[in-house]
Amino acid sequence: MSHIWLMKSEPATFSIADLQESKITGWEGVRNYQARNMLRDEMQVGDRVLFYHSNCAIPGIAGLAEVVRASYPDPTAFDPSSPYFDEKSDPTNPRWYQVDVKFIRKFPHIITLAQLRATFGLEAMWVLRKGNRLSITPVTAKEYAIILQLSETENG
DNA sequence: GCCAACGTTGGC
DNA sequence: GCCAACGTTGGC
Repeated sequence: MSHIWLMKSEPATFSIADLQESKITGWEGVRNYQARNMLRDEMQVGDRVLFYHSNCAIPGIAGLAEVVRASYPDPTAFDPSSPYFDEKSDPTNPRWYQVDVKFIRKFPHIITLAQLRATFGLEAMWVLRKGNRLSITPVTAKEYAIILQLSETENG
């Protein structure tokens, strides 16, 4: 049973254009246990990913990606030169994991957070909940279908 | 830059 | 186990 996810990234750090260029990336730097658990225990090869731009001028869904490698230990946790270094993570018992994600496509227009909030049928989306800070959240098939529809509409 | 919301840490 | 203090996230 495959899943659909929304994954946040700050475009100043890594944007949909960066993913388009690199084609595949290791989704490194997840340092939240709830997000880690979903990433480590539930994400599977073939899962679809909505790529979300956060903490920027126009927050919203920027494109689509796909999980191409299931979870494995996040090497940046063991790299003292990485901003994601965690001295308490033991290589023999890794604390943090990542998956590999592949670019599918960039939407012609960002589906903005404001637009998501205004769309009937998306009221229960995890990312729209007040105070939500999780960088990885599940998306239902219905929500995904609505968002794909939105991505195809003009001036979306 | 502000600040609400949330997660983590650490003293007790 | 409680909870205050602190750090981070992320929209605005």
